[in-house]
Amino acid sequence: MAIAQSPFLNGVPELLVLRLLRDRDMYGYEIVQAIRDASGDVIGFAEGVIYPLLHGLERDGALITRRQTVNGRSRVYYSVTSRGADRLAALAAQWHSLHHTISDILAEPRHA
Amino acid sequence: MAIAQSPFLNGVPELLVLRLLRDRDMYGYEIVQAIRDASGDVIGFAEGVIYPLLHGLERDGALITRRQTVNGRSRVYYSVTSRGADRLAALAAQWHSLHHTISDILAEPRHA
DNA sequence: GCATCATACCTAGACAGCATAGGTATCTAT
DNA sequence: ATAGATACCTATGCTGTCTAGGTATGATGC
Repeated sequence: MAIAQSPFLNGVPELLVLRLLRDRDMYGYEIVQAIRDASGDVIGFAEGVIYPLLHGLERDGALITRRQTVNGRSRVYYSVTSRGADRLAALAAQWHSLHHTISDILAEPRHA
Repeated sequence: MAIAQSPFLNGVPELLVLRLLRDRDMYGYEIVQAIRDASGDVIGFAEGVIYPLLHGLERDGALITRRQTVNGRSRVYYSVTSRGADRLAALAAQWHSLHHTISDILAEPRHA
């Protein structure tokens, strides 16, 4: 039961999708569950979030697709392109920078 | 020159405002700059973000205001209520949880 | 045989929240 | 006198998530 209507999630779907796909090609439905699994049910994005995101990333050239039928079911596998890898690197760097900054402010016993 | 149009900022204005106000009362214009300063210019929310947020937090009972005129200029100082303190604690906990989860996924060399 | 659930894809519309771009007024410095 | 910093404010746009649907196949249970 992942957090619903949570703040702090802006941009996170894209970051996680790119990160998971960097390890191996996956299809949409699989990604939805992989995010739940990898996050220990802390984060859970519905299909209505993931599918449009995948389409957008494909349109932008960050992902490419390959269709494959398994057990009579058609799957759409996504692979990260070099452009997608760049995007992931940029997003991850930004994430770390922001996290570091925010955690500092939260922790700070106020210097001055 | 803070990051512009950045992802990952959802909910962050509220978190930072509550955190800064916990240390001492501040007025809106001061908060805008305090966020820039405290973040070393990494994060910068315009007044159009902060003022409506302050009004909403006051409406929700998380903040209370006090008017004060300094050098002929009227300032509106904000203080955190106990309700606001609870809210800050909840947001901070959620932030840490999400950060921890996401950083794990980003770092993970993929277990299985 | 039939209903139900998991699989696998998709879209439309609502909603929230940050970004931009204004606007007013006072004080200070050039 | 003009410009810039101070100090407040609102309206509109935009992006992105959330909800809630919809289609279709395969497997499971009765």
